[in-house]
Amino acid sequence: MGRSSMSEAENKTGKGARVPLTPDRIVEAAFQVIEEVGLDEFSTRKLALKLHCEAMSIYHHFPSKAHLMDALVDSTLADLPPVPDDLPFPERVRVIFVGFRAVGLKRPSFFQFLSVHRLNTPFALTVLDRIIAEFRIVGFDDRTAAHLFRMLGYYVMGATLDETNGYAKGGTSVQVITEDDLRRDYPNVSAAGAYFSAENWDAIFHRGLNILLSEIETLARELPARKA
Amino acid sequence: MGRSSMSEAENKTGKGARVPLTPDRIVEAAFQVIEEVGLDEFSTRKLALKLHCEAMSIYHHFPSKAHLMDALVDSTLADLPPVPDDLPFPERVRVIFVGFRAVGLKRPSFFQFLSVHRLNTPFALTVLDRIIAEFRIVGFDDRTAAHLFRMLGYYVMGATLDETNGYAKGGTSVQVITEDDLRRDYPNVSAAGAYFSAENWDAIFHRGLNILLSEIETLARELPARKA
DNA sequence: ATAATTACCTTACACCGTAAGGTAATCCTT
DNA sequence: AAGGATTACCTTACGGTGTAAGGTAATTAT
Repeated sequence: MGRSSMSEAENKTGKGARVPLTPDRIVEAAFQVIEEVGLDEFSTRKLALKLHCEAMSIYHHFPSKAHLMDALVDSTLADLPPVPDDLPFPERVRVIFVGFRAVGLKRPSFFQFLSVHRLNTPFALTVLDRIIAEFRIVGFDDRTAAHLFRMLGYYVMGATLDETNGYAKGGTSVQVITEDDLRRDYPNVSAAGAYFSAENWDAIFHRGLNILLSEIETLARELPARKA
Repeated sequence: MGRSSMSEAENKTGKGARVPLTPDRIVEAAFQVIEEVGLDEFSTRKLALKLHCEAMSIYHHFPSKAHLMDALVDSTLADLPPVPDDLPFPERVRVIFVGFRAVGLKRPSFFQFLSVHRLNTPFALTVLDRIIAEFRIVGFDDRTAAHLFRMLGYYVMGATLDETNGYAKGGTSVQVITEDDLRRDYPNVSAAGAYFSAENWDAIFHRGLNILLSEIETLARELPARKA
């Protein structure tokens, strides 16, 4: 009973034309596997399984798993939506960070990787450069631009991380608490907990973002006028 | 030439009285190893090496590595400084979150674990319960308490994570950019980058925290008066 | 002193990332 | 079309991981 699978591409001896491995195919499959099994359980062997190839074949296209993970970071950042040209200042920054949260939520398990890694790749730096440019172009000095950029980054990164932690596979403590225990032993968590569910996330996120952005807008208005 | 080490405790056949393994000793050693080798390289065998015992001996005190990690989370949260009784409302919350950042920065590599795990342990819930209580006790309704708590949490978690990522072992991309490349290809990152170093972190962190806390203070003042 | 219990160790297994080198498919040249 | 070169993929193997199963040594209880 030789293995026969009429679905999907199949390398090795199986019939069906060998679908060539490419960096893009590998990256896409990696995202799938990560979201299916969680970041901790993601391995080159499971990725190979998804790709119907051997683990070491991946190494012809990426010199190491770390290089692959870097490519996933870049691919994630490439998903960021463009900023409309005619959008004015504080809103430009808003759509960038709202977009960042959106791409993060699309891949909760992978975001756990992204959040603990410095965005050091050339492409990531290009993205960061554009964001920081938004602050400098409206007249903020370097120091203030740095502060405001990081401030917003903190908030959005923290928010997205917290939200993705709720969705990502794994990452929960070993002993879990029942609803009854919660009500009895942690009344405040229980009371507020009604507003911790996913349908409240948008409201919470935008509430904080609004606070930070309106402060930034106020600061921008105090800036010496810029030539048009 | 039998191994002889006059330092430290030594189990197994080495002379020197066998220092008994305890959960506390294991936890403390785990923190040390994690900060020495980084979260990814942390293993039960390296932990055993530090404790002069065998890996499996740890399993007598913790049923799994996951249980140990939970204990590390609890131990970290237990380090949070207490809130002085006489401190008024918005400042109470400030010291809690400032304290959270402080304990995070003390163990950068471990914080990478904490940040992607839900604080679900009984002790962690106790801590969270106390924080949320601060909002409810001054009169915020459950929904607002939930919002403000999470908002602040997002910011502080994101800030601490970003700062610890700068210190923690590992977590950088594979190909690193030189200073010259940075100046040429990423002028905005380069300009703002002067204000990204560690000595600027406090200023940035408190700037954002102040913005959020003063908004919260404003909201608190609009609350119907509470009986003393 | 002996039995029971606790604490720790040994061995082994399935899985991980990946170095080294082999084989098969493709392309390039004639 | 044939032969050679190059690329793409696979096989094997190594040292690492968490931990199940069961042994041994130390401590405590009787």
